[in-house]
Amino acid sequence: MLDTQAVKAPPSLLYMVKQVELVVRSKLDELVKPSGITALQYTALTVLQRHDQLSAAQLARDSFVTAQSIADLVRSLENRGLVRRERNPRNRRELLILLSEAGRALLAQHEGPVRELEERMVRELTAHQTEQFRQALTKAWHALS
Amino acid sequence: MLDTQAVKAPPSLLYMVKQVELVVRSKLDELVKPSGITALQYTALTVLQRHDQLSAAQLARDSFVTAQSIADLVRSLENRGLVRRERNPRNRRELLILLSEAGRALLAQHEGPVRELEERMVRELTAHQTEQFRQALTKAWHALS
DNA sequence: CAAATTTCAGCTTAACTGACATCC
DNA sequence: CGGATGTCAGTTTAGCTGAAATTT
Repeated sequence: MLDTQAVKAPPSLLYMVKQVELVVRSKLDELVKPSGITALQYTALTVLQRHDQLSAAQLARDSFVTAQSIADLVRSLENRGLVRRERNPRNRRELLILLSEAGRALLAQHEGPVRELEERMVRELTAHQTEQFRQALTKAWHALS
Repeated sequence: MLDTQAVKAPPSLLYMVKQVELVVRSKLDELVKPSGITALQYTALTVLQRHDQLSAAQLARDSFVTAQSIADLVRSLENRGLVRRERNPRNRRELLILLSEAGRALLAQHEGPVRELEERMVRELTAHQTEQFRQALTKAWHALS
């Protein structure tokens, strides 16, 4: 029994990641709620902003959920007119998801506040430390994927 | 229109945090599934390991969920014999949650594999970078809470 | 035929809101 | 009495599995 009177261990990195994600999602939910969407739906829109013309199956893999689960989310976005879907001319079974004008407008509307949230998150970090933080997150993601 | 032909923006830090948390939870779920618990329940146990004698209300605030939600989780842990609850002698309305021997055993059983998962997450980082990563996460959490 | 994508149907579970009793 | 805490009841929603149709 080496650690009978050990000092309390610090929270694990795994736990810290979870805690940061929890508070981020909570703040993001508050931000986008007035637009009638959830943080989850908003995040899906930002993914489409970076990678347009994704299929639902690709989006599902990116989000660690099943294709059936993502289908509900996409249908909801489609019903709100934020995305539309088109057959991939090169592969008729695939439905590509595209941002609509309304979807782009919604993203533009939240761009400022979301950037402010991110700036708030790193306000105690220098520019260099923020860049190191980004790289650490990227490397962590790669190492586990 | 300054960015008519802008290069594709990198994923936001907010998004990176989410992605890392997603893959962490997925791997953690795999690890603890054989014990018949979820990553969520395991995480609650580790919180109790660091801060024993917490009330359900305190646990709920820590997890950004309502007291009603945490109650189900605690009851489930209690039914499995992983925690027990005792009246706070100094405050009869409070029920303190305590790890049982079975709960400690379960934590001990997963300690190694979970530490390996964490080491895998930071395997591309030096010890110094890992420490910086921890501090960045801590500061991010403080700045948003 | 095997694999990938989409969709339909039903289910489970994790969260929520609302209401209420108890206690400090 | 106001503010916490815990609990009961009911609801919603996000995710799942299973099965089928279509296409490559």
